[in-house]
Amino acid sequence: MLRLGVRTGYDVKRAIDLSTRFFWGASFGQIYPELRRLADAGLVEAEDDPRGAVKRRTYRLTPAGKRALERALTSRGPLRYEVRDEGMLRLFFGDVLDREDVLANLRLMREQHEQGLAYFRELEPKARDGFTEKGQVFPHLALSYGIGFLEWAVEWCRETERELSRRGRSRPTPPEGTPAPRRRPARPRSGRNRADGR
Amino acid sequence: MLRLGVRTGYDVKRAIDLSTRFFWGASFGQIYPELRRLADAGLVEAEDDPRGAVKRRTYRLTPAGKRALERALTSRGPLRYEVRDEGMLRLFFGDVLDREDVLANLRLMREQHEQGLAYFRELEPKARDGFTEKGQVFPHLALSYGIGFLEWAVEWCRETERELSRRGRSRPTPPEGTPAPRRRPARPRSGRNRADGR
DNA sequence: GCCACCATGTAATCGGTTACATGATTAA
DNA sequence: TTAATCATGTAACCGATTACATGGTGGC
Repeated sequence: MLRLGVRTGYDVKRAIDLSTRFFWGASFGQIYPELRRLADAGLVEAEDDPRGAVKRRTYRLTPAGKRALERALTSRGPLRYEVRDEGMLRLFFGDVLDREDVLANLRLMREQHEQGLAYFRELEPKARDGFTEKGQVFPHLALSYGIGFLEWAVEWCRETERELSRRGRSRPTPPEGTPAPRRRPARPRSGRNRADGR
Repeated sequence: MLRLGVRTGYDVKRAIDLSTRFFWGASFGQIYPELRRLADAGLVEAEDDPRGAVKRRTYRLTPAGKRALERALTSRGPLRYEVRDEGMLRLFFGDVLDREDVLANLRLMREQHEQGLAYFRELEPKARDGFTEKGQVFPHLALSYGIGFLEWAVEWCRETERELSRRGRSRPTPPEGTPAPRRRPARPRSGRNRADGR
């Protein structure tokens, strides 16, 4: 972010939150100590730059820091890729749940992705003409990826909901070892009663 | 996983590695202590079940454990969703790199996703008729999601590579504050020289 | 006067990985 | 014989979040 012209820890946080957050987030508790460490390592240069009575510390990359960044962005070898997706985890165990519960999870998942999508779309016009400077095209490209993915995911959820609704009232897999799986009594859910008589 | 009939810590690991790993992984260092904790909490029941001279400990859910699982799978409220994607991070900073480096990153990213895709496709026929038992459909559904996503991502990379190759030789954004950005000398890369004269 | 925002930082804790240690069993 | 697989576990560490503490500035 310093490389793109961002200067304070606070600004780094803000920049991340409206750009890379979707695929690489960070918290203050990470950013401030890290800037300190980078300064100790000679990769960034710190300067006190108070605004009135407010202490304020600006950073910029040193030549060594620039080189280190470039190496980090061009090295070969496997790219880190990790996901934690509770929605998918729940779906995976869908055989253990009632069909209604699975559908509720799918809806929850879809709504969450739809919210993300709405947020990204708000961001888009701003991202189109440069992130911190004019002429930048890749932040917008990254955003397009996010939008494209979320559109795909929302559509996947929708289709899966449809598919699951269409299929007959299939019962969940009986638990292993259990002789006769008793239906658990219908729990009242979020204020409204179910239309069907289960 | 215990709920689906898996019984030892070792088996839990294996089950995860060929199913939820893509959206929820775990290591031995997490699994064994966790089984211990769950036993202490009364959510699972442990039993020593040695195979010959090999000590072996099997677990199964207690009724309380089953209830806790069901609660965890049906609670409302936001679903955890986190991604770390180094490929996208690199792409985001593409304005700072040469076009060749960006393309190399896109290829790297695509190849990695293609490998994942190949692996998932191998898994598919097995997943189709039940994961640990017959009649399960959701593990296969989760796999389809993974395949669908990777297909989408691979296609996105391919199109972006094409788009970027088509576009004229646009130079990277000049670094902030620097008066006259000197071109860094072409580093020799992986055995072959560039075709163009940069 | 109040709230939102700018701004920096630390301590406790957490979730998780890596590396290591150990050893039996089975198939090539 | 050797390698892969089954099997359990711990210690060190790491990356990261959460919660807290502090306080100035600008706009309504």
